[in-house]
Amino acid sequence: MQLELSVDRSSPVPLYFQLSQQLEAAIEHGTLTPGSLLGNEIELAARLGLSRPTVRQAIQSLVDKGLLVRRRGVGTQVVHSQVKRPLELSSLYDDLEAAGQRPATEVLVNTVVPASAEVAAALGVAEDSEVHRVERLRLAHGEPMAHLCNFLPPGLIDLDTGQLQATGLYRLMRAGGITLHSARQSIGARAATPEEAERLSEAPGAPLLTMQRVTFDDTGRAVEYGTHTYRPTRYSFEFQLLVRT
Amino acid sequence: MQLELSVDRSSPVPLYFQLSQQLEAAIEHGTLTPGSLLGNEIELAARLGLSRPTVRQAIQSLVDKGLLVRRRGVGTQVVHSQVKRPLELSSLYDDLEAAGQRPATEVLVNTVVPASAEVAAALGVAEDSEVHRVERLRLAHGEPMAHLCNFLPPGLIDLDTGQLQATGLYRLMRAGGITLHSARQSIGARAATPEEAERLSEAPGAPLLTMQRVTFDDTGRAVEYGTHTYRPTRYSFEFQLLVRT
DNA sequence: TCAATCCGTATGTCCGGACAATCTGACTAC
DNA sequence: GTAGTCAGATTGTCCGGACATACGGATTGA
Repeated sequence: MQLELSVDRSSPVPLYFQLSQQLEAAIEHGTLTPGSLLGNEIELAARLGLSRPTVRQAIQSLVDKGLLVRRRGVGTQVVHSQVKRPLELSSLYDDLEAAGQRPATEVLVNTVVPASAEVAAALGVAEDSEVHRVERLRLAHGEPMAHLCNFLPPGLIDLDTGQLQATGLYRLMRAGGITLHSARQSIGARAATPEEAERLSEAPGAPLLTMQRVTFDDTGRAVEYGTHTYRPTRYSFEFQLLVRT
Repeated sequence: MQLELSVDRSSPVPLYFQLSQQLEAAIEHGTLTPGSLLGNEIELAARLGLSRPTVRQAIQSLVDKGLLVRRRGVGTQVVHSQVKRPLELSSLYDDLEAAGQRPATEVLVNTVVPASAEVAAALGVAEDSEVHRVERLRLAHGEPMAHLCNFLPPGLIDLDTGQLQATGLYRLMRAGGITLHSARQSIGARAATPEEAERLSEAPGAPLLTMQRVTFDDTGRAVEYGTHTYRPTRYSFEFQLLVRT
C-alpha cells in the first residue's frame, strides 16, 4: 500500500512542514504502522516532486519529536511505542482542559508587592522592587486541586482578575506577545501546614505535591516565578521525556 | 573582538559538529556573552571556509538546545539566561554522583518473577511471563534516600548484583548496548505506609515523593518499568524544560 | 557448516546557489 | 510631529548534486 502524500506549492506553509504534518497524521492515525519503513528519501522526494533536503527536513523534525528513527543503511522507520507527546512546558489549566476536567479558577490575590529576596533572585529584579503577585485556587469539578502563587515582573502584561479566572496564566502571557521558551522546575513533596490544608480541603499533615518554577522567554528574561501546591490524590505530573542526543 | 573558530577537515568529526561544539564552549565559557549577536551566517561561513548549510546546521543544533535564538532580519543571538541544561532522561545514580553525594546502593532483591498485570502492561509482555525484578535502596552519605523497584524484560542484559551495587541501572543498560530513547514518567506524592517508612527511616504517614517510569529504547521497546519512592526531605526533581516549537 | 568478504542500499555530510519573508532603521509625505 | 514607505540586512526555504559511511544480506572461502 502506498501512502497518499501531496504538497501544495501555492500554500504559504513550508513544504517540509506540510510533509511532516502529513506523516505525523499518518502515524497518529495508524496508516503508518509502528516498525514500518518509510521508504528511502530519494524516491520519496521524487514521488512528491521535492528535493531530498526538503524531505530530510520533514523527516528530521519527526525524528526530533521521537516519532521516527533513522538507521543508516536500513531506512527510516516508525517508532514502536506507546509514545505520546514529549514533555512540554504546559500549563495546569490547559492540562486540565485537555483532560476534560472543566477547570475553574478562584483568584485569591491580585496585587503588587515589593519583591522578597527569594522572588527577586528568581526573577532577576532588585529586591523590594515592585512585582505582581497573583494567588489562585485551581478547581476541577468544583473540588480544589491546587494552590498557585505566582510572581511576575512589572510591565509585562496587565493582569486582569476577570481574565485570570477565565483562563490560565500562560495563555495570558502568550496572548500578551510573550514567547515562552524554557523553565526551571523543581518538584517535591511535604506535609501540609494547617493553612494549606484548609485551603485545599485536606487534613493537616497530609502529603502535598509541590512545584516551583521560573519561566523564561526567548530572550532569557525571567517572566514568571511560581510556587504551587497540589493535592496528590487529585493530581500528578505525567510526562514523556526524550533523550538528548 | 573576533571569536576564534576553526575546523579540521581531516577529522572524522563532522564539520557542523565541530563548529557547534566550539560555539557551545564559547557560550559556556562566557566568550560569547548573552545577548550578543553571532554575526551573519554567510559571513561566518566564508570566514571558516564552510558552506552556509553547514553553518546553519551547527547553529540549529544550538538553537534546539536552547542556547541561541534566531530572529529573521536581525540575526542570531545568545540567550540571556541562567539556562543550564534541559531535562535529560537521567539516572538517580548519575544525578547524585554529579552532585558529589557519593551514592551507594543496597540490592534488596534481584530475581525473576512472573509479570503481574501492571508490569506486563507497562513492559508490553504477556502476563505471568518471566521478568527480572530488582529492588534497591539508594543511599547518600549513608542515609537512605530512595527505594527503587524495577522490572526488566528477560534476555535484555544480565543483572549482576555486584554491578548493581557499584553503579546505576541506566549505566548498565547503556553498557549492554541498549540505546535509551524516551521514557514516560509520572511523579506524585502519598503518605508512607509502615513498611515504606521503616525502609526509608521515616515516620509512618510521612509524605513520600513517588515516581513511576517506563523507559523505551530507540526501537520503541519498553526496556524498564520502575516504581520509586523518595524521601522528599532528601530529594526533589529538578529540571529545565524547553518549549517545543 | 561456519566465518570472512563484498556489494547494494540507505542515510550522513557537505556544497553553492537562488529567492522569499521579515525585521530594523531611515527617509519621506502628510 | 506623526505615520507610512522604502531599502538594507539577515534568516527561512528550497533546489540539485556529490561523496562518505554504515548496515544487511549474499557470496565466497576455509
